[in-house]
This record gives sequence, structure tokens and C-alpha cells, in this order.
Amino acid sequence: MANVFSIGIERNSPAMALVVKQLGVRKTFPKGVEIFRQDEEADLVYGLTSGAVRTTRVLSDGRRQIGNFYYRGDLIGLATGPLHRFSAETLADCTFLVVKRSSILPHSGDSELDSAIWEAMRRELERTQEHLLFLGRTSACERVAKFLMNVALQNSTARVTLPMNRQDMADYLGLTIETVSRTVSHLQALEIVEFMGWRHFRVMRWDALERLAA
Amino acid sequence: MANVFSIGIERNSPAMALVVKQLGVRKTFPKGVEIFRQDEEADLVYGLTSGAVRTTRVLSDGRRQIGNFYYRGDLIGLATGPLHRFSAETLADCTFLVVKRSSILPHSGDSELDSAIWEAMRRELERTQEHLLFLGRTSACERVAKFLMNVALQNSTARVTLPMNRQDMADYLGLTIETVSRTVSHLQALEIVEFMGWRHFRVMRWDALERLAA
DNA sequence: CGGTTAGTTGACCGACGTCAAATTAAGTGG
DNA sequence: CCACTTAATTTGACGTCGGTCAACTAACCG
Repeated sequence: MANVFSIGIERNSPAMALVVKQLGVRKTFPKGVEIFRQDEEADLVYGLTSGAVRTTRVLSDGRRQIGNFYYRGDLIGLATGPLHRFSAETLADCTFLVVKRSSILPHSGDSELDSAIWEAMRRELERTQEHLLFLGRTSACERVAKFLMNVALQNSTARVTLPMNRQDMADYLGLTIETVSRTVSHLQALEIVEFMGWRHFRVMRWDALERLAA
Repeated sequence: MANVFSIGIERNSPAMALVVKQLGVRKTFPKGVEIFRQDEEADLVYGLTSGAVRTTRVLSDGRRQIGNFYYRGDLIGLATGPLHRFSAETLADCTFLVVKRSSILPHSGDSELDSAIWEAMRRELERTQEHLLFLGRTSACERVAKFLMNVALQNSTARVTLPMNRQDMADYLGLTIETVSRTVSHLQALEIVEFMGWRHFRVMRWDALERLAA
């Protein structure tokens, strides 16, 4: 029974479903490995069925920006030109359904697929724009609050697991690890969230968190 | 003789060319008007044939982020869902070729058009990612230097015209108008650029500008 | 040529970054 | 299951870049 559909693929469901239909090849990666590298040729699209992935871009002097985090149901490596502009690494053990980019790029002859791919691309852009807004115009507190909110919304359980470490959070939010840490502590002092260990927390007051995330 | 092709449409040329082919309707807007508004329905795509446009997003408390600037040859309002997520305003008198979104969205039946639209979408995403990197991980000086470089690269002449004011630059770069101003003055003191009036400048030392833009 | 608007400059401040030390949680072998 | 080890995170002290507020000045417009 436990096919890929039964476990609630949400965010990019239609595209993922169709990738499966296109006979994606199942592939697994352990935690902490590179799936593809910045400036490498982009031949494959990865439909993530379990685990979590980050995409990163590194400046010449070592400053790092995380482009996005991906979870079950997301397509990775779709929205790119002939070369990848980000690297992608697993944050945990992952399983993918892998297909050739060429087989799903526009005018595949399958109009349903075309629309699904277009939609996936659109959402990728939308997420990037939302992220942009946050980096440009919000305080550390707003960023962290919003981030925790988003992660919590991913999980349906009250106890939330962060798949990434503080450095990843920092590089995603355009902050330092210390600022992230301090801000999390602050939110905890306000009894808005409660951390159990480093990677687990619980939202105590949603309304307050939402207000801060504004 | 002066058809739309003769004036060097660069950035999104293929898509623009095809929009023309699709019998876009010519339309003009004066300087400083809204083309479409955030949360409005997105029915039309605007191919910009002359002038300049900015897209903006405003937070509830008035903070503003500029998503992008668009110039001759760019498509505006393409990469969006059913509703616009940004407003678009003219920075100068503009002329557009306007087509229905529905007539160019994927699986139009014209494979050349499909690829061109896909490509335009991809580039929009790419530009957004580049912008993101800058907001997340660079200093005011790097941002301003890069910005001036990019604008200068648009124009092929030595004397460069900024189509936007300082506030627009600031809201694009995630800075305040004062910081932009100070940074520009600084670059001028270093004899890297020279301003003649507020909206015209000349790059004096490209190598130095490039190094700062890192 | 004066008025108006946009931009610049200065003084000061606060949020976030930096560097270093302390702490905690996750492993690991006994 | 517990002490020990190690790496990740937190906390503290302090510095700096960019923001804020206000006064000043330069470009553009009739």
C-alpha cells in the first residue's frame, strides 16, 4: 500500500505525481552528500519523496547563501538553465525519483505534464520572491519567527523537527549563527516557542509568533 | 524602418519577438502610473518596447521592496499565478505590446513559443536568485557597486542614465536612501564613478567597480 | 531667477556581526 | 546505564555598519 502517494505529497504534488508517471527511477542518498554542484550540467530532475535538501550558493570569499530548503513532494533541479546555479546537498537520508530533464521540459507532447511543470516552476519563483522580500526588508526577529512558523506548518504534529542546523538557518536567513541563536532564545524567553534539544521545538503561542513574523 | 526589432531588444528577445508574432496590441503609459496592482487578476502580459518599469511589494507597515526593474525587451506579468504578487509602475513614459496571458501560457500548440516563454520564465527566476544572494550576503557598498555596474551594462553608451530615483534604488537594494547616497558619494570620492546630476553617471574605473561588486 | 523637490551630509544610535569563552546535547566506549 | 568526548550551540563583551532624524544643498521647473 505504501506507494509514494499515500504519504501526503503536498507542495508540488501535481508535478511530482507526473514525474512518477514518467517512470522516474528511484534513487537514495545518505545524509550530508552533494546531489549536484553549482556550474555542473543540469541533466536530471530530482523528485524528493523523503528526507530534506538544501540548495546553496557560495561567494568567492566563502560567504554562503542558502537558496531554498526542499521537502517531500518538491522537485529539485527543475528551474534552471543548462547549468545548475546552486549546489544541492542532503540534510538527511533521502529518496528521490529521478528523471531526465529533457523528458519533462516544455512541449513534451503531454499537455497535462506541461502545465504541471509550469506550475512547479511558478511556485519556485514565488517562494524565491517571498524569500527575497524577507532578506531585503525585515529584522532578525521577523525572519526567525517566520522561519519557525514555516517549518512548523510543514509538519502537522505539535512537536516540530528542524531538519537543518543553525548554520543552515543563518545562511538561509542572511544572518549569523549567533544572531539566530540569540533570537531563538529570545522567542523562548517570551514563551512563544519551546525547544527540546537543538532540533525540536513546539509552538506555544501561534498568534504571537504570527504577529512577530509579519 | 523603425520596427520593434531594429532597436536592439536584448534580454528576452526570443519571447518578445514571439509576443509580437502573436499580434500584441500596442499600448502606451505615461511616467509614474500603475500598470497592474498586487493581488489583482493577472490577465495580460506586457512586452516592454520602450521606457522602464519597476515591480514593488509593500508590507502592511509601509516597508517597500522592489522586485525588479524592467527595460526594453523584457516581459512583465508573465511569471505569476492567477493573481499578481507585485504591483508594476512605469518609471518613464512606456510603450508596450500587450497580449492575453492565456494565449501564451504553456501548450499553446506552438512549440517555438512554448520554449521562448519557458526561457523567459527561467531568466526571471535566475535574476530573482541573483538579487536574493545580494540581499542576503553583501555589504551596502557591494550592492551599490553591483547595481551601478548592471545599469551601466544595460546602456551601451559611456554616459549612463539611471531611470529610477534614489528611493527606488534603496528599495531594490534593501537599504535606506541615505545609505545609497553616502555609498554613491563614496564611490565618487574614490574616482570609480562620476555623477553629472542625479541621474547620470559615467564609470571611470571598471576594474575597481567590478572588484567592489564581488 | 526663485521655488520646489530630490538628494546629500552630519551626528548619533541601535541592531547585528565578531571573537572568545561557557554550556549543552549527542554520541561512544566501558 | 553512566562517565567521557566531541561538536554544536549559546552566551557575553564589544565593535561596526547601516538606520534615523534633522539640517543643508544641488538640480530641475517654470
